[in-house]
Amino acid sequence: MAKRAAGRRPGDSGTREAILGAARERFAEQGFRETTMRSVATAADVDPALVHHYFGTKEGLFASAMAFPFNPADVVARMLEQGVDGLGERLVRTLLVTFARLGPANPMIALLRSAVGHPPAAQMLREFLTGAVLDPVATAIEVDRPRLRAELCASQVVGILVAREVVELPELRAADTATLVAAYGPTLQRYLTADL
Amino acid sequence: MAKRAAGRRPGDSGTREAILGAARERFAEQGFRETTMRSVATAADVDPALVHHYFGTKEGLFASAMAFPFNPADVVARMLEQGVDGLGERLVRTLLVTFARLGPANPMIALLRSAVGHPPAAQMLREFLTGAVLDPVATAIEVDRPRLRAELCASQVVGILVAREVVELPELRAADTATLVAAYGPTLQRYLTADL
DNA sequence: CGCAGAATTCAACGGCCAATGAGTTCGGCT
DNA sequence: AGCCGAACTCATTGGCCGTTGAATTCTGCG
Repeated sequence: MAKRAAGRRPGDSGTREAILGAARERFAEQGFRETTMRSVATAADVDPALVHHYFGTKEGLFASAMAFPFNPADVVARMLEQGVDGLGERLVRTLLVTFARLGPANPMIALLRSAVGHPPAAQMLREFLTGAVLDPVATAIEVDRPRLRAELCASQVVGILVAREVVELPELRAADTATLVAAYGPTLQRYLTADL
Repeated sequence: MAKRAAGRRPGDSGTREAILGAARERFAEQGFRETTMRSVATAADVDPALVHHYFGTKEGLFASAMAFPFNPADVVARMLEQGVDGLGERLVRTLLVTFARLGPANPMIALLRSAVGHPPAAQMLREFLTGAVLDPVATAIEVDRPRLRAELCASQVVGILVAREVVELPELRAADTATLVAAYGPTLQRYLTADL
């Protein structure tokens, strides 16, 4: 275990981003409370004190790590532009594609895992869901009880995530995108537009 | 804070059950890792060492606390006896009724919350789901891909729990049983018996 | 070149936790 | 009545964690 000398490194170290990436992965794997500053530091190959130097507190690190590499509201808006026909399918497909793109450093999973047993994270998740997804969807569909419909969709979407990532149900993990879209798309479409 | 004297209490104390009840509530509220032996002991109005006296380790306490006050396999079996017609509705209704009956000391919520960031609990949850619910359901419905269908149902059921208990979506929490059964019943029925 | 400040490490503090072991009081069996 | 074991508490230990402050080395600007 070669200890490194103290002091600044030469060149562009990109350490800050390395820490953020490591933090996102740890939070996504274990949630807020289980993730230790020390484990993030180790994963980023850095001293724990440096994490504090950059982000102040663990809460600060979490807040910084939860930023998406894209704007989720835009993604939702683009889906809504195409009208309400086939919206259910588009929602599922977008979700799955986005997940594949994010890989192991997935803020949504991190938020979801952290929300359990850490109320501030639960509130962040609720606010993200409400502001970026539920509100736009609820105003876009022109039917009765729009908010309840949006939350029904959210419950199925969250269920997909938890079933695959937390409970790790095998056939759901193994299923390909087409199968999942065919299964879940009509469910969401029904929640959005059918009679309840 | 009146310190109690050491030594055995007179009469039937029922302390063991008090500890188990307190543990179930704490685990259901905060999950395994966030729950401390000390908080359980405090909630049961008892010294922390007594919890160890009864259950050995925290894992032991958790295992004991996760026992249901009824046999879930029986409940599932009774639902399956009535055939596959309306099975989706019966599943949702049973789930909701069972939840209302269990109140704040709910092993399913405890298991779900603990599964995040504590792999042994995740495995317990997976084994419970598989053995007590998914396997019986998958063998009872006589269709193609029974296992995938069962897991699709599980994903929606888990989604209901997480959306209401963890994310706390307001309209889902406020909705009455009839509304939820009308919304979710057909979804589950479709997962179980319709073409995919 | 000189210097302010950023990047980085080290060592340490106080806090909380699970677990342990020894000691105290009581119930129940003989 | 006597005693063994169960119920119960107290004090302590060792470990991990978040956070802090000082020390060291490098960069970039004037």
